[in-house]
Amino acid sequence: MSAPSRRERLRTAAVSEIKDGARRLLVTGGIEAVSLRAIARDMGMTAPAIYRYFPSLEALIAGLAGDLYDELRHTVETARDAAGPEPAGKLLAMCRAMRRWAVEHPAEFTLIFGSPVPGVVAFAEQCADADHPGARFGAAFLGPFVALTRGATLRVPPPEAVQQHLAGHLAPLFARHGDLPVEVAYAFLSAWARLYGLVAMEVFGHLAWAVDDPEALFETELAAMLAQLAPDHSGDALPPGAARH
Amino acid sequence: MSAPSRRERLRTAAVSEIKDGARRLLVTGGIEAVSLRAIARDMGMTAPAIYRYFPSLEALIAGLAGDLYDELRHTVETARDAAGPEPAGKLLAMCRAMRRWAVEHPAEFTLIFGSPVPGVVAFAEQCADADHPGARFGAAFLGPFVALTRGATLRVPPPEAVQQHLAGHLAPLFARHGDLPVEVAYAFLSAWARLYGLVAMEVFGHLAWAVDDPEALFETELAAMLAQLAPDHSGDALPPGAARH
DNA sequence: CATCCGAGTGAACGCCGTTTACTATTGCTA
DNA sequence: TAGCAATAGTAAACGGCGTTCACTCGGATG
Repeated sequence: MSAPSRRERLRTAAVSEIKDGARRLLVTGGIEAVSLRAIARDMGMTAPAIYRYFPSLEALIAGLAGDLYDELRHTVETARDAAGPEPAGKLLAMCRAMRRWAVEHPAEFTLIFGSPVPGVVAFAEQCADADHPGARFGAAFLGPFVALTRGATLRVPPPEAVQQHLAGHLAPLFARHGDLPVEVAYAFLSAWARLYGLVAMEVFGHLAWAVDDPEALFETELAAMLAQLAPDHSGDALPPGAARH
Repeated sequence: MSAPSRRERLRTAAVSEIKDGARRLLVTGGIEAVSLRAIARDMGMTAPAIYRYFPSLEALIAGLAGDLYDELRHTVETARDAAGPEPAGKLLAMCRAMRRWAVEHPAEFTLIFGSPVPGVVAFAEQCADADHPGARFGAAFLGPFVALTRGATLRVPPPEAVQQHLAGHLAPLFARHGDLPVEVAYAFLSAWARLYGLVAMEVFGHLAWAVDDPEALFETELAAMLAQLAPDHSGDALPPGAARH
């Protein structure tokens, strides 16, 4: 608990510099441009020196992915805390913050939410349940979500069927949030998948064949989801006359 | 138009063998295991020989991606044609066929629907509007979808706002399907994004933190979407007593 | 029969991750 | 303060990669 020694300061500085270099390469050239040799070159070092700080390139990428998860989560939580007290407004702000971060950082979003990269796979499997940053990120939405749905009647189609078919298969989620009603859990996962699908399709370019400005579709979908969850708050999004640039 | 010469037969056979080898490597080791040298090794050749058939590894991967798009589209269209005449049943069969193909062929799904791979990016941008296999695949769902929504009252929240905010940004979609009402177009894209999001999250492992058996969530979501689109058909999916393994 | 073209090879270049042996420097300790 | 041990870094090497180039050889073509 004492002040870090000089050695440790230099070490953490080097780790940061390596990760910064990796991220710079990720942003400019995609994941395949991230190489130990290129990072070392930018630092004026040789590639094997990096093995003093990371056991492999995959481990480095896994560490970078963890940082990015935390950065995105922090961005979303900041938006949540800056929004008003209404759960609906908080959720809107969080969803918009997530899409904004993804659009502004497509390479980073791709690394943590795209198709699995070898290093990230191991990272994801290693801490699959307890402290996985992805789970913590998703869970950040859970608070405002349950607050929004509390008392409201969810439009969940055939409720008893949902109970019957889904209740037994939410073990990982209930392990962390056991007090969640099944229909709320379903509605949350459904909304989460809709949010993810829309943002991922936009970032990955799978929407260009249909949509000009993905933000318009995103806002429309956001309004639809909110109206479905809490009909009395449906006016919070998409004011009919709002001029969107 | 005449019969292909011997030369051409040998050539197309070689192209097929190369693609088959590439796919085998893709399935067993992921996209990063696909290398010209490995393909050539499996064929008893040397790597430069492949340049007689493809100008680069990226071009080979782009060609493979095109084949996979066609294969998936064929799978979905077969399911559509095998289903009964009801549009709801056709849509259900198509969605299930897509998920099934994705789950059974995760590497292939990742290649065409995951984060962009360099070769696939160029491929996607090259024919972005006219004949892009992805667009043709999405369009295969459009027929049953409009048939289902014809006459039904869509639950699209604030309709005039949807019109106002979205109508101007669907140019790429309307370029191919100009007669689509805006709210139907929105509902289609929304459903498409929900389907994609759920399947992609399952295949990419982004659902493991919450769900045990993704199929249960998928079926629940399918029932919800159908109920939202055509309330009178909501009984077609998830019969309350159905035992789903 | 002569010619040409296409398929394929071998060597090479410059990348890459990773390992090994080695050096220099730092920090702790007797 | 002298000496030791841990640490950071290097150089060289191995195997693999995409790609290019010069070259050979055999079948199709005139």
